[in-house]
Amino acid sequence: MNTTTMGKEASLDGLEFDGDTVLCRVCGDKASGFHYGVHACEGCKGFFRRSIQQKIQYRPCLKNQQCNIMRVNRNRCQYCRLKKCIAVGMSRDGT
Amino acid sequence: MNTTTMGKEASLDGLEFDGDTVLCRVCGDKASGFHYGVHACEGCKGFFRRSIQQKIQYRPCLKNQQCNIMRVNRNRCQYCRLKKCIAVGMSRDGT
DNA sequence: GAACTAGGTCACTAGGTCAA
DNA sequence: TTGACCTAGTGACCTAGTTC
Repeated sequence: MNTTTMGKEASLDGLEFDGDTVLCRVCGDKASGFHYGVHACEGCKGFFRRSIQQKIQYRPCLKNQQCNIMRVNRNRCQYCRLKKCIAVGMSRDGT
Repeated sequence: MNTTTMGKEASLDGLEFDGDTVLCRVCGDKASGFHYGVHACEGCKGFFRRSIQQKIQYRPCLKNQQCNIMRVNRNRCQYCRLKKCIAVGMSRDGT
């Protein structure tokens, strides 16, 4: 998963700290805690919960299914957001 | 099923040891001791204690009341968890 | 004294709520 | 549909009491 995310300022993928704030592994927003197995923000927590509760099937990504999920655009593509949630390890059993 | 636990690691039902660790008879997690009459983990111990203290009536299982209780999903169905606690022999006076 | 467990504590999170 | 906020339930840890 978190393959060296090229320089940047530390990429959300590999990092979970920004100073002393824990960041959401999905979108990089401030994490509100450890949810479903990963540090996540309220938004991604709720999004993932809804996704598994209702077994939602999101409309496929219109681009290349590789949308870069960030706080500001996380609601742009549900398909890729859920994909990212799973990729970073979110699961019902908080594995 | 019972009987020969065929290879596997020996079904939680009949076994209490996994190597040299005693396992919780309810969920298979690591037991923290002998509680209410059976080897149980801190989680199931606390769950059972609360259940008998407050005489809680859990909402009936939405499935077939035969949920397979395991460490990762033990919080999924309280009804079946308590059922399992009783089934394996937990009781207030640690009979 | 050591070894043990019933019951208490409380930081933490899953899931619910509902205004936006 | 989202996500900030809320609450009830969970479980790791602690303490008091019991037994050897």
